[in-house]
Amino acid sequence: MVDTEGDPGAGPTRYRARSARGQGETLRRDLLESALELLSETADPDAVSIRAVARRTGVSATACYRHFVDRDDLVYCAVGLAFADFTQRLRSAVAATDDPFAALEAAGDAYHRYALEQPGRYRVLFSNPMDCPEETSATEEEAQMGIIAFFVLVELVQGVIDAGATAAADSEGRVDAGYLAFQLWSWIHGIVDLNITHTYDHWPATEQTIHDALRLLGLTRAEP
Amino acid sequence: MVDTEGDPGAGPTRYRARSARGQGETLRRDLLESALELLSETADPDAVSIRAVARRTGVSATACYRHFVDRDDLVYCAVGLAFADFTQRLRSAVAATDDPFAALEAAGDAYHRYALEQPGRYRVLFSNPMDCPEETSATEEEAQMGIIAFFVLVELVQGVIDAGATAAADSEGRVDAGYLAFQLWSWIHGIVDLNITHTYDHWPATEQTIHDALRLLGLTRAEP
DNA sequence: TGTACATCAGTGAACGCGCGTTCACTGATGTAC
DNA sequence: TGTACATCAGTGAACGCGCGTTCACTGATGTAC
Repeated sequence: MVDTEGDPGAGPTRYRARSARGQGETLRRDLLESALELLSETADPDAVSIRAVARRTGVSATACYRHFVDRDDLVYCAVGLAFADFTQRLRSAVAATDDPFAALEAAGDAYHRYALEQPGRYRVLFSNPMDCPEETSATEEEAQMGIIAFFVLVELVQGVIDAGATAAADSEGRVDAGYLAFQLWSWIHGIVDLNITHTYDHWPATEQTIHDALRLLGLTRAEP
Repeated sequence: MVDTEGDPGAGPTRYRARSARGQGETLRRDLLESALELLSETADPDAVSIRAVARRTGVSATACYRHFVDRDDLVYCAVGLAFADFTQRLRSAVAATDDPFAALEAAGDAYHRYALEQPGRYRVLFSNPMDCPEETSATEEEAQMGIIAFFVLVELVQGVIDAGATAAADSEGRVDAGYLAFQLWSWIHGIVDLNITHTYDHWPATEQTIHDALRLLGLTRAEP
């Protein structure tokens, strides 16, 4: 029987050779990859079924239970993988420069490019986050990825403050990196989330809105 | 049989008397009300089934087809109702004052209170918006609610600019109400969305973050 | 070198579930004559 | 005033679907003797 794309009840969309003895873990990786594809398409963890993942991988649904405790675990691990990939991208963007201002700018840039290039994945990470299942094969670190990424942002903000940025004070006159990082994250998240969910021809360019966000928060290099 | 809360396969959660002849429309209202409750609980239009709505209303699933073309139509109309309610709240908040600065502040206040008091509904409106079904019994106006609410915001922003606000310029030096409205909406949406989706003990208070957003965008009354 | 056996990497059928939708129907109530 | 009939507001059973999960199994491959 031929692969009937578009008929979800039909056979597998890939045919997968059985792993050699001792190579069982490669199926785990393949399943996570398929799950990531489905997450990108649906943008919703609830919409990814274990059967669909297995189908796409070219394997029976039963096979998933060799590597994951249940459906929630499989999907949760896939989300964790997406998070690791996202964090990695941000780290690379930041690592490319020594200048704190350029680093923060690069992080903002990498953030919005990831969101707009892979909207489904972005939404799964930040807009439709999945609760941690009671039983999971994910590591503690994978489960904490979100808050870790936030602390990286706090450090970047602290970096530009230390480098002499005239950062915006809160309404009580304090300049606080944590507070500024939350405000910056909120703003950028809002911008990309609205762009993804509400298509509208007249939204301003994302690059500009994010640059202005940094500027109005006083996190760009002060101009003379 | 008694109402077995928590067993979704069981009987209705309400018992509903048959409407009198000519009063068929009351079922439509009742169904939409149940759908709204379910939307509030799930925060996800995809998760609301026609059978669950019927069950909660105390009616057979078949009865829904008297008033809606299909499941999507029912849920879409319920979302439209939530939007109308939201817009109404904002309008009341704004109508309470003549001062443009106070009006904008009141709108921001009503916005975040709605979002945090009814997070499920908020997410259905702004974070998980539903595509318009091909066939629907919703009116054109109901379908356009989102963009209408945005134009109201643009007017409010224009109001404070006209009243002499030292509004923030974009990176090309222009002061534009549409641009500022988008930035303000993005920011506030980001703040409330992160608060809803990422529970974390150390987020700053929403009132303060939103007030600062207005202040940094130059949309509050300039202080001497 | 041969062979029995354990292990590994899966498969296929079956279960009960809730779902959206269709179909033929029922019983109360208003209305025409 | 009585009665036949149309209409209205629903019901209940049935359909096929995809789902998560369990169960007993299969067939290839490495290993102990």
